Amino acid sequence: MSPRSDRLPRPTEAELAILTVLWRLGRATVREVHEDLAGDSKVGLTTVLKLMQIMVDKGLIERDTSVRPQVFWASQRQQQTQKRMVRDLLDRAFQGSPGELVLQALSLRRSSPEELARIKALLRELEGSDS
Amino acid sequence: MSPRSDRLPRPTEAELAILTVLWRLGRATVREVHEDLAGDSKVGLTTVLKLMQIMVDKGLIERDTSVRPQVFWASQRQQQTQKRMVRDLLDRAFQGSPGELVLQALSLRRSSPEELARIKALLRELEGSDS
DNA sequence: CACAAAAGACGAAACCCTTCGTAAGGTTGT
DNA sequence: ACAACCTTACGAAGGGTTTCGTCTTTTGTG
Repeated sequence: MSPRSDRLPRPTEAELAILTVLWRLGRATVREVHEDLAGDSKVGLTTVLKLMQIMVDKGLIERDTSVRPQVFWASQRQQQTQKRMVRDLLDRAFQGSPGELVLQALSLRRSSPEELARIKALLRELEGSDS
Repeated sequence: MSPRSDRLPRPTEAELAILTVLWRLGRATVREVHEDLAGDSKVGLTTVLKLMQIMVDKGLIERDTSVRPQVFWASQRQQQTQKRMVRDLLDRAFQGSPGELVLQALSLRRSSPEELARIKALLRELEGSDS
């Protein structure tokens, strides 16, 4: 019965857009996802539905078919999916060494002071645990 | 004649593998790229050639057809392409805020002390220039 | 209950990526 | 010059993603 959170596939671009909406809304119907998405794109309602049906098959999202309209939600937390995508990028484009990626990310856009503080804390932790 | 660094498309997975070889070798023939790639994959020589022909069309690489065999090289530096890919991931999966991406990357794999030092230096710079 | 409106399932088209087979063109050694 | 080999171009198959139209099922209302 458990939808097997083994190894979910990496979401495609359109799938990621839907997941982002679901992470924000928590639980939502197809119509709600479509309306939330409508600002950015002009995809039809049945397109979103079809995508979400595929995503259910892939295990990316889950749904409750006992209510109508059906309610969907992401099967993994945003952080989990983000971690997976960072790892993929790391392996494919940075040969596994995170340093350059971090530098690119930091210099690309301004981080909030809170984020900078968290990063510094993590750096201290990484150095402290070293050897 | 102008080098036209306009807006190169994001390289696909197979294309990125070829680019990685070219960044390491500098200039290379199809055969050299194929042999360098052979350790990882078992794609045929003509497959690599076809990919590289497509990449020339897309502007990802360039070639000198006056020599035989033809010589290819990447049209952008690795750092440029990496920056583009980080920005794409940032926009698509992190809603543009780099903090979480940095945290994920740092905690995913151990960075070398040199990299950590560079990151800390950049952090100090970012904080210093703040307001 | 009957009918209209909403929701859902599904097939198929259009597009891109990756792969390779095949054929044409070029080079080299004898 | 000729044969054998290397290089290059190209078409097309196979697979995945995204899109939508259409048909069926369910729900709500007089």
